[in-house]
Amino acid sequence: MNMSAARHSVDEAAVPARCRTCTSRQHGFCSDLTVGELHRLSPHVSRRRADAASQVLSQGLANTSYVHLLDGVVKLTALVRDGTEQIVGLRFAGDFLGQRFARDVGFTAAAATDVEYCRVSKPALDALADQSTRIAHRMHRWVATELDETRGLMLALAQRDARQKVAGLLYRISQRQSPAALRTTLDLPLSRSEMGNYLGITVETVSRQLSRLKREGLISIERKTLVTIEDMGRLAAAANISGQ
Amino acid sequence: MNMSAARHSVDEAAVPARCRTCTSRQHGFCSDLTVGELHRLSPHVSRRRADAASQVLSQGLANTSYVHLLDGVVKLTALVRDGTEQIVGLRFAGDFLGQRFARDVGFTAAAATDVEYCRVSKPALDALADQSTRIAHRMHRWVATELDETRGLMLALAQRDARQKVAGLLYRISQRQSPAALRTTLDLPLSRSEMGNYLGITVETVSRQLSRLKREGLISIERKTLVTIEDMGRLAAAANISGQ
DNA sequence: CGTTATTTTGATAAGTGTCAACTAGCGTGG
DNA sequence: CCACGCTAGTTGACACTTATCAAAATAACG
Repeated sequence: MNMSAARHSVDEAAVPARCRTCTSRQHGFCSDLTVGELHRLSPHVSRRRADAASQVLSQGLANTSYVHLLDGVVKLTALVRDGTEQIVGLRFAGDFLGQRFARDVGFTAAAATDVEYCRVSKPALDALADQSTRIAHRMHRWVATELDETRGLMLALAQRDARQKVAGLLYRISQRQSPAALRTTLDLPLSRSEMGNYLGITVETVSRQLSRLKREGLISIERKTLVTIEDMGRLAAAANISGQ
Repeated sequence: MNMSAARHSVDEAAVPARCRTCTSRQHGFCSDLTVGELHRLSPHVSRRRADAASQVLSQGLANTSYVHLLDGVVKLTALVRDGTEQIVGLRFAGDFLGQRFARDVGFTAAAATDVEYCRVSKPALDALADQSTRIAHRMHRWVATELDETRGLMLALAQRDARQKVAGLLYRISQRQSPAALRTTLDLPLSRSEMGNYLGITVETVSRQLSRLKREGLISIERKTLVTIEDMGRLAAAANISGQ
């Protein structure tokens, strides 16, 4: 048996079968777990698929699980006090969802595409975190990262005009789906009205800005939801994302 | 010795002198510490005052301390990539500032009024957190709370018009400074241009909306920065904050 | 192939930004 | 002490952006 290249320990054979071929074992949340931890958590993890539009987490229900998204896109929505539903974020493959200290789930996570994910029992992972500062740190850091992102997004929404908002959203989605590409095609996980909801502008304005970006050659659009970024550089410029 | 009820029991005499009269010992961060922990942390804490406009934390410097704000208001600003300075938040008495996992400080905290605070050595508190899940949880929870607030603010900024933004800012400041009041006078910790910066609108628009709120009798203004909320209910309505 | 929902486009109204003038407050130096 | 200039704030006129209302075009679907 040749395990010499393994960056994990000699026990690699002990990795649960379903994890062995999972890319998240190499890059995602699970890459931060030792084989022992993985094994211990394994009975409390179930791998699942869900069709587009089904709910992965539901606001208001008891907060009993974390979700590790393996494939697809999930949109987070919150029912705000005045009764309207607000889109508060998007999550992609590799992202981890869940709130450590909330009694009830604070937002709904709805599959925007067909998705695959691992459902992790919250008590089980919490117990692990209380025994391993490394895991506790990791979970703490997720929140910190999320806070940074949300802060950035907040500034974006407060300061930018409609064009920058729309361009910025396309840019962010494309960065998550194929980071390095200069030109890429993506299937938008949001309808026009959802985009408007998310960005705080109307459907009509979203549509007009998309048409404008198309007219200017930064993107092209087939079948409404299928968008090709023709010029990533100019798109980033339109989004007013200077560095990065 | 009974440690479970120990928070305010027999050992209370061992509480460091300067903490004994501090309101935060009862309500703030320190109320979550046992007497032993408080004692252990004490040599790594220094109580300080700072004049308005001085910096309490400086973006880019090494991240070596937490700050527990005891009195006054602090404004958080971030230097964004394009060189502009953005106000990203306000912090009030009782709030805790600091980032657990950042190597450098991510934002500048500038005193908006004269302030009093305790500077806590980061290594010392981090060490304590790694030994006590209770403290680690507490620190984790701060970030989670901050994330919730930021998310709410993000929606506010994305969806609300200028009037709602300005009314909402006044409302939030008044809630932090005197929660239960129906009518209260507050000294704005921000200039008009800072308010505009924070809310993503121009100085002129801020000024116009303030004038309008004054004309409509929701507030009155003396000496520019001294604002009296005349009708908290209508102000909340103008901010479009239905419940709460 | 018609029916329905979504998206796009157009015309107009409302809101905000921009530019400019004016006012109030305040410290400085004559 | 007053005049002066400086800064922050307010107000007005106008331009530009976005929302709103309405209608047409396109896609989705039985």
